[in-house]
Amino acid sequence: MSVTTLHRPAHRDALSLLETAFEEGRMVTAFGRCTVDYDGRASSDLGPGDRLVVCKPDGTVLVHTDENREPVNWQPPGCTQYASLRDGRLRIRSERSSPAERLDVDFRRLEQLTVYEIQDRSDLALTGSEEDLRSRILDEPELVEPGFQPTATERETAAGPVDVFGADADGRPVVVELKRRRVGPSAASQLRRYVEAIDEEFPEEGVRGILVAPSVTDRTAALLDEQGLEFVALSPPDGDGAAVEPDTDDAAE
Amino acid sequence: MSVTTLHRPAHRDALSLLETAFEEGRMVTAFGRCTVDYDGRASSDLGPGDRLVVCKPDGTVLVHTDENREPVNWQPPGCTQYASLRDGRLRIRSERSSPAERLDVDFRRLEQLTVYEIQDRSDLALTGSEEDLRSRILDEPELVEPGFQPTATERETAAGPVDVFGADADGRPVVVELKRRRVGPSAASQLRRYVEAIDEEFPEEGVRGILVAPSVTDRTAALLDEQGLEFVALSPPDGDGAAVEPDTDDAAE
DNA sequence: TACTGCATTTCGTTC
DNA sequence: GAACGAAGTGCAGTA
Repeated sequence: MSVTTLHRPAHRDALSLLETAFEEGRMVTAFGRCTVDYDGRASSDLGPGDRLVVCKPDGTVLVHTDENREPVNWQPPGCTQYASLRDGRLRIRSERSSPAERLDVDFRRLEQLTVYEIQDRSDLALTGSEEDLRSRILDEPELVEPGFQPTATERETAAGPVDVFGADADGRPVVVELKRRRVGPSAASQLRRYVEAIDEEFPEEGVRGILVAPSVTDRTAALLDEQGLEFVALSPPDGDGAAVEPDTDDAAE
Repeated sequence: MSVTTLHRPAHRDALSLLETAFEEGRMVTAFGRCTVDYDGRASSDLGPGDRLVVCKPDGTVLVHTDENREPVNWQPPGCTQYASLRDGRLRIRSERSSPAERLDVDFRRLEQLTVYEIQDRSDLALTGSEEDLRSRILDEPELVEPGFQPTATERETAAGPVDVFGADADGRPVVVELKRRRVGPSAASQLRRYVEAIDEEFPEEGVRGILVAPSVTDRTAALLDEQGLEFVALSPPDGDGAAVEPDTDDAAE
């Protein structure tokens, strides 16, 4: 792991370092007064301002201002970077085809240019996802309701794959739709479509639909009720933020 | 605009600079061998590795590896940052409440620490959005078809708000669904639901549904055709990437 | 490649 | 602050 930094470099020196860095696939950050021009799936122009530009070895480019989590401009992984001198300005260009997209960052003055050498990495272990919620239910089906027996996950239906499919204590088919966080009306529609699809497969068996999520919005609770669907308040394990207070009463009849 | 950089600083010196930077609301980048621990809406742990950490004055924190456009860990705007020494490691902590979230980045060794002073900025002008497409159609309704008269945007229906609503040359109600890019089957379903909803409002009037997008996939064109829906190839202004070739014939009967 | 659905989505607008 | 929907969404998984 090592770092090379140029402080207020002449464009000529910056260009030389950048070209080497892009060739060797190094991570780069550049900070200074620049304009940004983008053309591709959409188009944008950004006037002069101070921004931090990050170029990754995988072809990603990020242009960050002092606000927001999202870069104000970017290029996705897989792009190719070039450095050049244009009109007395240092240009970092990033291009890709399919779709054709081009990003130009023109520096009037470069305050700092840094090239990093990254050695190792370690994998991220994330918990609290929808998949964790599914595992939790497969481990303890009674969290959905006593006597619930899951028989399949991602079971295919005419309306798409159902998160968890099973049967209740009376042997009635049960469709379970999982959401890791508080849900709106779209989840109710989604569940309804699944129930209708399963209903055609098991006519006369009284297919039930249960939405499992930390909570639902008021309108969604009403929708579920109207459509004879049920709700069980449950959060993914460890993702405790949403688990603290299931803030709506359940809509199960 | 100025920059302060420490190269392989002692934790003690880094701590002092960080505390000042957080107090004064400066943008900060830190690079080095670190572990990351996050707990909030979800939870994650990231073992030792070399990462670039960006702290913004608005409370955003980004942890970037050498891959992907998305940070491997982050904290959204509005968080508060703290620096401390823990166990011989330099810790950058970011917290917020509502929802309660915490991010710890512990540096074993700090390769570089930089504090930026950002002076000015300029606004982004983006074109090629769905709203641009809507404006284009309201300006020139004949782009949809000769005689088309828009009467409302975001018109409410039982199935949700319709992008553009109007009437054709024969006075038949027309539902227009806009998409800024090439669309798949889901857009056809969406349009169908709108048409059905409007159809209940205007029975016997032969409501038409038109999908306006740069192009559609083959299967979607077939779906539209089956359901008596129509397609008009049109792109947002300037968003020329998708406009080059409307690559499917239109599905209008 | 196309399509689907999740995401610590983020971000804006509206209520 | 909650809710709703767009995004140059990104991203992983699957057919």
